[in-house]
Amino acid sequence: MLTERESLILQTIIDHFIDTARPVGSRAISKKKQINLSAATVRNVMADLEEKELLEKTHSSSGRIPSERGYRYYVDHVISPSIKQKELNIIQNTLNDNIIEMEQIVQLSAELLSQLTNYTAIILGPNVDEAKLKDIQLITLTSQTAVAILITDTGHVEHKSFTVPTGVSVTDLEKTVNILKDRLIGVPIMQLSLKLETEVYALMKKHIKEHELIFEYLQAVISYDDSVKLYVGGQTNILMQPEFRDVKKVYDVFTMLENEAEMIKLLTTETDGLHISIGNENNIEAIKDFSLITSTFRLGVDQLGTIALLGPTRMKYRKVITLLHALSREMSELLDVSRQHDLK
Amino acid sequence: MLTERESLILQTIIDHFIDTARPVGSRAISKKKQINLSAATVRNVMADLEEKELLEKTHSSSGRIPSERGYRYYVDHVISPSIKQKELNIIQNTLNDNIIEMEQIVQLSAELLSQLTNYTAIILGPNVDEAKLKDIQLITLTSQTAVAILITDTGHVEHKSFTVPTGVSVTDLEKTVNILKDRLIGVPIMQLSLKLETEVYALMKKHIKEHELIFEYLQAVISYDDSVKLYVGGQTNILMQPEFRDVKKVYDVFTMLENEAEMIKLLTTETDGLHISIGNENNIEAIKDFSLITSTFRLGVDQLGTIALLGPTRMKYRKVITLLHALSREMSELLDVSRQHDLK
DNA sequence: ATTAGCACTCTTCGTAATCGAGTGCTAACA
DNA sequence: TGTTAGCACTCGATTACGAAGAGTGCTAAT
Repeated sequence: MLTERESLILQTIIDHFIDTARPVGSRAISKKKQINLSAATVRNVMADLEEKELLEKTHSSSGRIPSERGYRYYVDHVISPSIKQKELNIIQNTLNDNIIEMEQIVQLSAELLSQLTNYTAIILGPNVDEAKLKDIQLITLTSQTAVAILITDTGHVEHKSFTVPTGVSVTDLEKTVNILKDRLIGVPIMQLSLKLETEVYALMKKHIKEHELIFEYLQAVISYDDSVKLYVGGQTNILMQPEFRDVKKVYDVFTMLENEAEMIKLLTTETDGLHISIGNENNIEAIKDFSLITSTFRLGVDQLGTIALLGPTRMKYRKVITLLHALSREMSELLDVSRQHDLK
Repeated sequence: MLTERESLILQTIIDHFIDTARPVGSRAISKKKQINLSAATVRNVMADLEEKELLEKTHSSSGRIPSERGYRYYVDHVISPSIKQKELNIIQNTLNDNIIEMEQIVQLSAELLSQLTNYTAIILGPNVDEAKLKDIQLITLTSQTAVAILITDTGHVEHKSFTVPTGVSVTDLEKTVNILKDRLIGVPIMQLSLKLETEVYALMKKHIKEHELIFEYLQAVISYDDSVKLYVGGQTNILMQPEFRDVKKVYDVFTMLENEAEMIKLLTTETDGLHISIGNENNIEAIKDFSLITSTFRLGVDQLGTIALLGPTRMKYRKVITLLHALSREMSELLDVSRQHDLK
């Protein structure tokens, strides 16, 4: 455990380092108004904090920088969240201004978040695997082309346009759609393919002439490509951080951000609430110099989305945490209210 | 005009520079097998080419690098396109493998292109302003929520989910949808808002009780947010180029790429075919060290999309040009075939 | 017309010297 | 006993300088 004074000095050092991104010397700390100690005394405390592995030196006679453990202590013990009314207003205005539309809210939030913080925002939409198919529509555009639309009970819409295979009649198509509506509505998205191959196929074989031809297309059409959606906002902000002047590091991070599969794995979580991982706590080489702060939001009763911020370990934790907190609550509320009435 | 020999040497220099990204010396050129001249002779030619402003020096005793005019000459006179069969196969396989779906094709193409070239691909989908509304669907999810779906005759699908205002009855909604279908189907997207405010509003006032309440929502629901869609693939590739080791430059470019409005302006074109702009020819500060190669593709009869590659002025023009050519033709074909049957 | 030769230019790289921010330690002080 | 002033020391950053090397332009010879 740290003494009052140690804690204060640790906090002051980290705050200062977060601002300047350079090693902090004893004199700079001693000059702060909240510190009434000489540089020499501060130096002694700093040495103690280094012994406790909360601070580090970049070389033997340099100032101190926070270690990962230092940040960890800082976020666990030192920070007291306090959201600025102004920012809360921005959030609420931006989100309420618009029609309620999940995709839009999520995308808007990502942009908003990255703008307010100057870090990179990542938002993972809720998994739709468990949503159930609500409706199927087939709309013919020309005699040769049509578009199929799938709607889930959570309001997700997926659509695919396709060429109608030659030799397939309109009545065949209509019959097919009827079978699909009859058999697939109410079925969870995840089980669509399975049902298609068994029940639907059997019925088609029985009632439809060109069933082979049509079925081939169906498999491609009746499928959700991505069961989750990923939004990234403000990647560019990474380039503004002085610690990432090295293009190599940036390259690694950007490559990771482009890799949807990995990002989804990284952000998918079962536990509710806010979570911070600092530097190597991420267990990912590419972001070993980053902190990732994640928070969850709810859509409806059991759909969980993740909203995250990626920035340097030297991050404005105080601001970021409160902001994430507020935003994820705001989002849950917005997305929930619009749907919960019917949950009776 | 250049002599045969000057042209050959210019080409050789540019090819070499494109490979190495460093100033080219006379000895290196003289050693190439297609050149049977001594270094001294090459030097004389180089001096001539410099006088014609096709080459530059980085300092008084350095090797030469191509000037923008040099590249311009190179692409205008020197290059003879020749697509590699292998690459053509990759393109065709990748694109034909899938179900025909405009958005998918476009996105896939952007990724493919950036992978094949290691530059940044940008694709601008066709403008849907002139497409006509084909159908409107309203699907209620719960008693409080619904999703509206708009489909154009070009196969674009737009959807918005929203909360049903309290006090609005189901019959009111149904009546509204009927009015919408009756009045809006067949109307060009661009004129939707206008029609809504005049004809539809008048009818609603007449027949529907809570018309004020509903109409407010309608305006938000019946609207296309983006009339064009922009896809960027392989931004990260910019980071691999040695000339962009400076983060500042990268920042400027990325910021530009994030600015959709500017990108759309940059890529929107009325003229068909392939276009190259080198360095400052772009008239954009952020990409004054880049070349932008654009090509168009057609979707249906008069919808024009743009497919572009952004890379350093030192670009593999030969490869890129042929690739773009092939891909845009391939895309046009794919997107066209699926729709043109009905154009009778 | 071409080329060998050479003086000259400018960058790059390594080494050394200097500067300064900051530390750790010791001794004095309250 | 906790705090502070003082000082020697460390190490990165900056500057200066010389040597090496790549490359040019020019001249004179072929």
